Amino acid sequence: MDRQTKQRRIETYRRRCREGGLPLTEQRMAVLEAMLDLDDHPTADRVHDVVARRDSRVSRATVYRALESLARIGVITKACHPGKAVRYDSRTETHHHLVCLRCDAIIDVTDDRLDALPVPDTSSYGFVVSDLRVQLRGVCRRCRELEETS
Amino acid sequence: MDRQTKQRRIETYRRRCREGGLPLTEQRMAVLEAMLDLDDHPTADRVHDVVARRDSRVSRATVYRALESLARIGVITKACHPGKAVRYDSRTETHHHLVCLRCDAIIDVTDDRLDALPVPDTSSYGFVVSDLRVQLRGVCRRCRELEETS
DNA sequence: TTAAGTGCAAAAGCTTTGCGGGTAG
DNA sequence: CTACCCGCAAAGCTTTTGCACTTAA
Repeated sequence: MDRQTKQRRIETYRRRCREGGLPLTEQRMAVLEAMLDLDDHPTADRVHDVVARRDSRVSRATVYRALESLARIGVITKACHPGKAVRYDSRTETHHHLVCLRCDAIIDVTDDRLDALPVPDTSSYGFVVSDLRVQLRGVCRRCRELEETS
Repeated sequence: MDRQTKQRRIETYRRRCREGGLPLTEQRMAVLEAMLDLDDHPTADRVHDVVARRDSRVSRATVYRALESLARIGVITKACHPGKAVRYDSRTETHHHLVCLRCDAIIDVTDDRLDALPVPDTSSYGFVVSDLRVQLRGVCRRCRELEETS
């Protein structure tokens, strides 16, 4: 992510915190920065690795709590995936994912036709939809190559 | 799921096992039956609860292993979701999900327009898509009602 | 000042694995 | 017979929590 975009995202975060009356701490800022630097839908643990490399005093619990609160105020999102550890996504606008069913990799993909998809009426379920996302499930390049050589 | 459909699914399973050279054990059969009876995308632990209620000798490890092998041969699938425990889906044909971002509930939804969506070309990613699924993320009826009363 | 966040360590929840024994084919 | 599966228990990984202390506003 380029420097300017990153700066803008951080400003958004500051503003949301002021609005919500949340103290803006160094640790949460570090977690947000790590998320913006990582563009591969990391687990909480991987975010902790990155944060701890820059400041080894930040605890794992703080990273878990920070990611949860960032997601709650909508500065980051949780990604849908078939695996066992929660995956966070620094992008909040609508976009779509390639999901590898072998290695659980998540790859961003944009497609005008997918973006133009109308949200179906789900009122009969009593369900209020906030966002529509398409998942293209399959096998990524690396996993296919690994299978070929075996 | 009606009796006839269930019987058909079990036959499919027997056939796939014969084809793949996998022994067909009582325990795996019990896990498959539990999945077919549960229609709410359960976690492995919930499947174990159901299986154990019918035969308390079936261990948790066996249920985890059985679900994994059923998914590997394609008799069930893993569902994409934002939570922390793996969720299994007894449906294997393409369908779509409402995903509650509050309680992680997953609700099946079918929509002709969504089903008709063409799979975008992902060859530039080296990614081979096996299936396209739409997730409508939002808040389910129960969670909205809970929020209103609080 | 004070409400909220933090670090630590322990607990809790989810999943895998090693191993001796069992079973389908 | 033989490869694969099972139950058990232990280990491993992921996430949450209680508590005393710190900090942003």
